[in-house]
Amino acid sequence: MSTTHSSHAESLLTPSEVATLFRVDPKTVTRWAKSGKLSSIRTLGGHRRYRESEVRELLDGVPQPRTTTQS
Amino acid sequence: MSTTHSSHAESLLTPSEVATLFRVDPKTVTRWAKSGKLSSIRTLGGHRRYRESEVRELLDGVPQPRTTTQS
DNA sequence: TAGTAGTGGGGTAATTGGGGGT
DNA sequence: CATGTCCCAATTACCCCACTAC
Repeated sequence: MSTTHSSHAESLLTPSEVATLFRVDPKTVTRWAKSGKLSSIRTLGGHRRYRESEVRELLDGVPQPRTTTQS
Repeated sequence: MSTTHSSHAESLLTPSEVATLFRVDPKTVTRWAKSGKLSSIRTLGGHRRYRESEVRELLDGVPQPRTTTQS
């Protein structure tokens, strides 16, 4: 049952990881989240976690491929 | 590790399971339980188990309005 | 009974959040 | 308007060892 549900069993990235991928400061990633440009999930402590799939889409500019390489 | 007990409908998650979902360290989940941010059930040996339903609620929280397919 | 992995407890360094200024 | 940096407070991550779970 492939479910197109919300957030479950999904790979999450830390602010620093996202910042590294985009080559920006972690604070910048935080601003993106505040601005609503990037969706985020908060830990119970208030820290943010970002969806790897969403980040990769933004980096690649296209929806996440299935089998990578080749098409 | 997680063996599906066929009995009750209530499924419990181990600290590492919850930690994986939130992308945090298992110790962090323990702190959440100590702080009362997350209810926990103790095994007879003192280890904690967490309710999957509660974890899912916390993970979803209030789903952020997604931009859907709109530009 | 033994062995491996996970967990609890404590303590310390690194990361993050928030506001403010460049 | 967007990004990087400094401040401080809170949260989180990694270190140890002893005990539980399977």
